[in-house]
Amino acid sequence: MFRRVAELRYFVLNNKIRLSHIELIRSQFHPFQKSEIDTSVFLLDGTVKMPRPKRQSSSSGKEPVAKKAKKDDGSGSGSEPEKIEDATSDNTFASDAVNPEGKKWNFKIVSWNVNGIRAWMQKDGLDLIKKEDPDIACIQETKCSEIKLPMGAKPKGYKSYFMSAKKEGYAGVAVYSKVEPESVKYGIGDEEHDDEGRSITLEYKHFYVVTAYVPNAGRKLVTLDKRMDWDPKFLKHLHDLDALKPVIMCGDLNVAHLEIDLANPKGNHKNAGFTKEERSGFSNLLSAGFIDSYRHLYPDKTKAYTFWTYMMNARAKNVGWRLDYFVLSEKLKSSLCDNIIRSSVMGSDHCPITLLMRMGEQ
Amino acid sequence: MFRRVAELRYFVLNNKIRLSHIELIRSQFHPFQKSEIDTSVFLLDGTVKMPRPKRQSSSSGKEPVAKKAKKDDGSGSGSEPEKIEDATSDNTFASDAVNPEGKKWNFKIVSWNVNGIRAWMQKDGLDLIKKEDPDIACIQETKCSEIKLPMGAKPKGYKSYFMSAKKEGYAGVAVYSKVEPESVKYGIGDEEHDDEGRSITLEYKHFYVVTAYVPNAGRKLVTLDKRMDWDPKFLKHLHDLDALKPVIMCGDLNVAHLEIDLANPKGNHKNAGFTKEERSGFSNLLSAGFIDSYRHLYPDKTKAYTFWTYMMNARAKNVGWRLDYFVLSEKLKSSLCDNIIRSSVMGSDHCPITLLMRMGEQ
DNA sequence: CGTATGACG
DNA sequence: CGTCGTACG
Repeated sequence: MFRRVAELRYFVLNNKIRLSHIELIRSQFHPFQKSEIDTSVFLLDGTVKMPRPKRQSSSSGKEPVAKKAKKDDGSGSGSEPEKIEDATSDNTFASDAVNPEGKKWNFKIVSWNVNGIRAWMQKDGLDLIKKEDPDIACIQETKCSEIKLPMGAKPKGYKSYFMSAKKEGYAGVAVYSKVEPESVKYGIGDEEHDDEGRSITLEYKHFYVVTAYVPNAGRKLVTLDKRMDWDPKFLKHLHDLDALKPVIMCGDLNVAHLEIDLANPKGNHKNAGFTKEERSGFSNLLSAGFIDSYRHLYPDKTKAYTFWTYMMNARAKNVGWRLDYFVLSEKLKSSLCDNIIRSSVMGSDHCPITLLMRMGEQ
Repeated sequence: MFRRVAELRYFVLNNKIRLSHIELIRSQFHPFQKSEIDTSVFLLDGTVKMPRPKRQSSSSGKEPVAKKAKKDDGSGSGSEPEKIEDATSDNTFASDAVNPEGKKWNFKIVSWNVNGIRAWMQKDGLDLIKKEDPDIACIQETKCSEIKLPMGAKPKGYKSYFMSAKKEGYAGVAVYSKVEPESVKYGIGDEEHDDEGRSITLEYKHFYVVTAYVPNAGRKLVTLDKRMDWDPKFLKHLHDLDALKPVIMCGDLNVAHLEIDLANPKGNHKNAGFTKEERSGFSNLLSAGFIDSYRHLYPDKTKAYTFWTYMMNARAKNVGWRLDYFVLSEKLKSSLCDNIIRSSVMGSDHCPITLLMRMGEQ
């Protein structure tokens, strides 16, 4: 019925072929994503058949990559064997990071602005999170009401918590947690902001986890007012929590704090994400007893960004912004092991960030 | 700076790779389109570079296809020479059709519902028209205000006439004419319909050419009223013209006249395009002194369609409708040489149709 | 399924 | 540039 005419790995998005031969994929995608790419079959009617009989196989991550890639549906002619041996080991996300006392991390949390959970899942973003295997994963900009979530958006092994905006396809956050929290609070207690699905607070035995998608000040700063209304309210929310238990806050804070936190500070003082108002909002957070974990660990690290506009090939040129943060109660400083910016991980205009902590003994 | 990793012909649309190796292209595309397909270079940043230094070369059509395809930008490594010899000659559109008196055609007109002129031009639809080289080309559903027309939408060698709907991205027709008409009339003299950019009338020395994009009756026939309001008004327009000079009308009439004109007549009696109201509208046209040129020439021809829904792989299965017509004044019957349905020509959910006439001596 | 909008970023 | 929503077909 159909004839195999090409043996390619591919990835199409917005009218562009994003990758073709496995060599190219390797140069672009994170090792764990590479392992998920399938053999494509080009049908004579012009469509492409993706032989993915089972995508749910939550393999423990020990299967050689090349083996998977060699899979063949047997209906093609002229297929060639996979020639490239993939040397990827499955320890890509391994880390021996330790806290200031030298004890190894025992708790991992990931934060990622996914820019649309549905598009992101098509790009195997969630699989990547499964591979990273965090205790908690917080995602922002789901742009999806809970009813429209695709199959598999609530992965096994995690409790899932979604908060969507009233407006369809706008904002929205979610949290995946291996351990069921003692309580979950949606929003920050402000009706206007909470209608936009911007924050979830999870209470655990010894700490809180808060994720946030902070309002964007908008082109020409049309929504700077909304943003500046958010900042003190959110700070109060964190402050109130901090009085009870230490807080791990993460998410897309939609601000680059200092000049070091974006590629082009000079040109952006009047643009959303780098106005003095937004920057001082972040400074207020730090003055109130919190730390920017990445900058705490890497005070002088330059060119460390978590967001690149899709325009002007910004990511390839690393013209980016650090907009995604882990912000910790100061008393958690002694538990901090590492904060990793996974800038090579694709799937969104933001990359994920990972926090490694030594919990339980502070 | 970049490395050639694959030597492919390709075509991406709506997140699908539409073709890959030249073999596949051949099976899908019209010979003249095939000759326009370029060598693609996959860049390491994930984008695809299309080495098309000059697209405007209005070659006389004598250059061998394989030669063009062999073009190389010289910056890649591991590129392979073009292995496939393309036997396509450039007489694809040649015809020796004659009129009833045995005289060969001397006038060609093409009609095509392009389903969005911008998308269609990306698919090299206009180049195909240039290759067919008609005296007049009429296109429907441009879905584009004149200000937003892409570069090259007004090809050299033709006078261009556009009529857009007031509503952005909706309906709209255009005509390309080698010979400048004596007069051009936009619309049919009805304000409501004319606001939707549905018809242009061109007056030539010995005849009129009218193109039309007839209102679709809509899902669940929600706009059947509008459609049935159109039919008599349009017929009057044609009738008035016919009293002065013979008329060649063409376009998407949004009706399959008889059961033979669609693949599934039984299931569509209550659907837009095959209701008794719409069908009798067409019958009225024929009763008023006009002929359906295709059915006149091929009264028993089955499976001859000009439209296939994009859904359900209808085109591959030839589950289509004949919605596009040349309708001629009866006195032009003796000038009619042929009416060709170019069902293999891609670029829209409709295919183009071609009328060949022997003009000037009736 | 696919081409257009427009909002948002 | 890209992900949503919508209308239209």
